[in-house]
Amino acid sequence: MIDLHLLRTQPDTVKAAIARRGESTTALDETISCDRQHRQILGKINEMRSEINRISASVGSLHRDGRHNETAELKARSRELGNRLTEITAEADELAAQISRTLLKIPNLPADDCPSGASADDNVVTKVVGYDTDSYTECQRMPHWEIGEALGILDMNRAARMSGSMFAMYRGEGARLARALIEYGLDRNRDLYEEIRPPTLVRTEVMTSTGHLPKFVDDAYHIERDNLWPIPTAEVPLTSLLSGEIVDEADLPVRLMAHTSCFRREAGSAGSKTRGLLRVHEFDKVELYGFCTPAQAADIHAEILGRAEQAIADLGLAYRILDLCDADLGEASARTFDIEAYAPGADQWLEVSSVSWCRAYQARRANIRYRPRSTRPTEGKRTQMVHTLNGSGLAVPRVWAALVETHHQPDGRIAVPEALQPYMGGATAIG
RNA sequence: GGAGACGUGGCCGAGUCAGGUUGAAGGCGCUUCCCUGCUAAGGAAGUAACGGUGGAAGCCGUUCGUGGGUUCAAAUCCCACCGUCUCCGCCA
Repeated sequence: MIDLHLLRTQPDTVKAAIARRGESTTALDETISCDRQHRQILGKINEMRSEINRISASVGSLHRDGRHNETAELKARSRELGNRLTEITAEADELAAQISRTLLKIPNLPADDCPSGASADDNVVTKVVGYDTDSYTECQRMPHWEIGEALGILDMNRAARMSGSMFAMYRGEGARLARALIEYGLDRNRDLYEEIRPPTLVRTEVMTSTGHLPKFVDDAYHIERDNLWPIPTAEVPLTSLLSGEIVDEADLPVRLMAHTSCFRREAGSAGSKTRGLLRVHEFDKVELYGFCTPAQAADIHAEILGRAEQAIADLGLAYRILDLCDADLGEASARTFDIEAYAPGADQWLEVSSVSWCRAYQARRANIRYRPRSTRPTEGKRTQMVHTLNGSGLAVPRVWAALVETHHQPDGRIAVPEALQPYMGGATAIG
């Protein structure tokens, strides 16, 4: 959620920022005028409440003094005020509801240094590592769904029989490889990040706090009977870990990591870009997460990106880093770097991590604040919203795919990268 | 799933079954100051969040799990929801 106060005081700045995303700003104008009316009414309500409180106190003291018969007139006056208050409060509530309805659908403001563009084509490639299109052998050009089937380590057909298309089933060493990747993803961040195993089914408010609801209902699964949502990413429950809390600045940054299943409906996406493991409804992922002060945010952002990048690099995969332009930014993000691994068999760059700085956008929705360390009693004692950052530390299916294709050997086996061998019981190859 | 109990400030804990200076006694913790030749002990004051207004001190409003209702007035009465605990049942 964007800062209503900022919208109020610097409407043009906010409108310009939203316009960068290619979104209409008419909702912002409506919100500004609703807010003006709302505050006006709030002032009136405030005065009336004050009046009623005063009258009630007098009635109370008259009763205490035994002057019961002198209260009738005061009560009548207060009752009349109360009736008017009910009407005017309904008006205010309607305005408040309208404001929050629109506010919940307004995306975050892009960071000033976020590149400008019109579409995903304008994302800026900031780094390419290990990619040489002519260097790939014939066996590396075999897509993972073929390798997987040949080796019996991936069974998309039976998965589809159970759950439909775009569901995966790993088998044997393939399943072990998936599990090894998770362990690998967690262990390498154990030094700084607390491991969390959150629930995978969450309430509506929890989905709302990250920005996944209400705007993107169609992308999420929903268990209606219990009104719970299977999480699309661990970012969702991790954000709510501190919801409603006020943390000491001394305790920031808070670094968390979690391995969970992730569920995405991926409505309307089928075709060549979704073959095999390229896009699935359910997958495992290790997420890295940070809560911090605004001053710490840049460092944490770089840290998460660096860790996600190194995890891919250490698997011997070719990859590139993209600085997402404003038009391609996720709803809640102010700045995002994507890591794409190259899958030579599918001949595609696969997004394997998206590292986002959400500023206070999610903190405002989840109401997560911190109390600044006060040097002088007069200054800086007010609570402020924390900043939140997230990024995939390791997303299994696409890394699995890129790895299997990249390390496919002429003899049909798959070489296990050295960094992963300890997690595969020392095995150097699969198949 | 059935039955019952409970939910108060950073924490503990009064107040709820007699609705009225109770934003909330008391304690702990924390902060500042004083005293004591340092660590112990003692004394004084302060110590929620959010919104509004003001240069500031302050003033006004809201919040006693959440949301509604009753009332001139609700932490206190009524309803719904959320959560916690106990017993029974079931279960990995």
